[in-house]
Amino acid sequence: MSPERDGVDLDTSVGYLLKVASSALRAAMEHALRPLGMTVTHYSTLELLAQRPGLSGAELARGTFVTRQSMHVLLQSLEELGHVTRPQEAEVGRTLPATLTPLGRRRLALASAAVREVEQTMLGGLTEGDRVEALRLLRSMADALR
Amino acid sequence: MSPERDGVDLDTSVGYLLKVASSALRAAMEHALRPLGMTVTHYSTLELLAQRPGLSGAELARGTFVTRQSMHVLLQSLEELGHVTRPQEAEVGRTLPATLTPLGRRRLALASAAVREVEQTMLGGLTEGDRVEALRLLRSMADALR
DNA sequence: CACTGTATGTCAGACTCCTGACATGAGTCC
DNA sequence: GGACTCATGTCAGGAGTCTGACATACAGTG
Repeated sequence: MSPERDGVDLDTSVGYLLKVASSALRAAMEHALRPLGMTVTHYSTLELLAQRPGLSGAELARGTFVTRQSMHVLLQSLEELGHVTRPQEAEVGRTLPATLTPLGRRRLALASAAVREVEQTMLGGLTEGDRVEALRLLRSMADALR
Repeated sequence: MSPERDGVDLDTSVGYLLKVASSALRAAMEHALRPLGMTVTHYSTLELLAQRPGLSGAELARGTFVTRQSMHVLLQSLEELGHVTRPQEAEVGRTLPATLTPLGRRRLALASAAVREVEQTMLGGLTEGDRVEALRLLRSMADALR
């Protein structure tokens, strides 16, 4: 049954299951956001911007786990869509603080509801205690990797 | 402190922390595998193939969460590197079972050790009970999303 | 047997995201 | 004040992955 080789057993590897769960979540989010005409990357940026208004492109990039070059083009499309606005020039330094437009806020509200529903589905088999425990464990893992 | 808007609170969102932990793990794996000249995708394929020898390209694709088109080109490069072999033509149907070569097995052994070290680091702050609990919670989440 | 459905391997094009590079602005140390 | 370091925004090019499409092979159904 169990493999004799000195490798990683997929079924008992936290790392692999982390990948499995994360991939399943992303796929479910894509499926839920598609009818709204929004991608996961767009949603992630808008959500982060809603919680931390005025974030710069580089800061948004770090928060959504993409490079600042990718966030650069992402913000351009979000500005074209009228979801986000940025000042023409920086007041101090080079940082251009981004903020949600009213339209962006409305679109985000719809997307956020859809994503919340996905998350509820994901947590369906867990108790409230499990949920708290999951937060603790995931935080510990992320912190341990710096 | 806590945002008034009816959105998702990032710090208490299991979904967001799942993404955080997963991204941190992938970055750590990339960093650990780079000195060995191996990418995370290559490693994942080899590891899966070691546990389930004879898997077809389509099956490998599903197990590593890429499309079978991507796995197709991936297998081509792994064959060029001499890590993997596939028969010229299928015995039955169209499936071409892939297997590790001795070289592929040796390269995987090194990579597997490096990745195991990363996973140990990730689990550094957790007890053995925590580890078992993490497996249960992650499995539940993945299953709930189908 | 023919027909339908499903799964595979493969090719082509498009898209996303990344790596590399450059210029600019702010802070630090001498 | 000048040199160094760091962070940011931006542009160009490339590597990896995806979507779309096609041909083929098997299983099930009438």
